[in-house]
Amino acid sequence: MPEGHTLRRLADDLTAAFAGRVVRVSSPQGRFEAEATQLDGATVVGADSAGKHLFVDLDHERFVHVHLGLIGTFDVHTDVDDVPAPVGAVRLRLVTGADADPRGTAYADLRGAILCDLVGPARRAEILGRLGPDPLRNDADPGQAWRRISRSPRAIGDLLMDQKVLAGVGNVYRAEVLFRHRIHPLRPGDTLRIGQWRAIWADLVELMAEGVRTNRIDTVRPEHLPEAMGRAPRQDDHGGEVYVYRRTSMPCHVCGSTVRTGQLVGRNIFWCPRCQPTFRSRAVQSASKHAGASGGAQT
DNA sequence: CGGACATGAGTAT
DNA sequence: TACTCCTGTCCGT
Repeated sequence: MPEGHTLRRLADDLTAAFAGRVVRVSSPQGRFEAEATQLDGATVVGADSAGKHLFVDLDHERFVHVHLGLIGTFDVHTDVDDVPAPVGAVRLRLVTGADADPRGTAYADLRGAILCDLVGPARRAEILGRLGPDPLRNDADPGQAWRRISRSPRAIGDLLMDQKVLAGVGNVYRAEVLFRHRIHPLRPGDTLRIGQWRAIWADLVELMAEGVRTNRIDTVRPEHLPEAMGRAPRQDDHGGEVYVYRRTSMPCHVCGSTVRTGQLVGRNIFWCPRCQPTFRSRAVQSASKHAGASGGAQT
């Protein structure tokens, strides 16, 4: 679940359900017990996200800083008839509804998060300060990311997932945006052209905003959708239609080549060898051009 | 039932 | 580069 769109959606949902309301705060699992006791009865101001970080804003400038990590979930239930007993390892539970608010009773359960801390404004600012621009935020400056990418010999696939370079992109958006722009994940950042970066950024802004709306990741262009191509819709786990993410050994929706996988800095990468040809140095490229080699497919 | 694995990231070596 | 943490799901025995 958790890439930047998940956290933004969560912040919006939490704000809609809890803003301006008094909350009962508890930690059924116990790990957040002391802080929960302290916060119980506070009024929620709202919630906000930056990259993959979430902040629940409570009165007196107190923030619950949440990072879901790889496996965390934060389920928000609104307008329920009753609040069920917590099941499993619920680290943080927020409950509201003991008031005359037309929004009714609501609760939210946090489980599996890698981080759940009570912090103040200084710590919050420090966390935000470490993050690169977030395509979901209007105040983001993509030029800041470009300055780092254009000077780095590291693979673009690595740079896109570095939260100091760019905040909010995870493994799915990385794989998909590189496919959509026909760029091999191992291509060095300092070989990209600024036009390519601008296109990637603009695409992420759109794709991730769509992800917030639908609460899932869909990256396949209309002409390559199952209905348009007469193929079966994606049946597995994660819902959204994608080009290469976790489609190892399956045929590329665009060219039919076999989707490949590999490892990059400990994470899985996926690409189409024909649509995203292996990067070659400018010298080699121009040499083969002069030699009359047909560009493109390199497998 | 055990183990591998997952849309993440900090810390140690 | 490896290990660590967090939880749920799926797969093989």
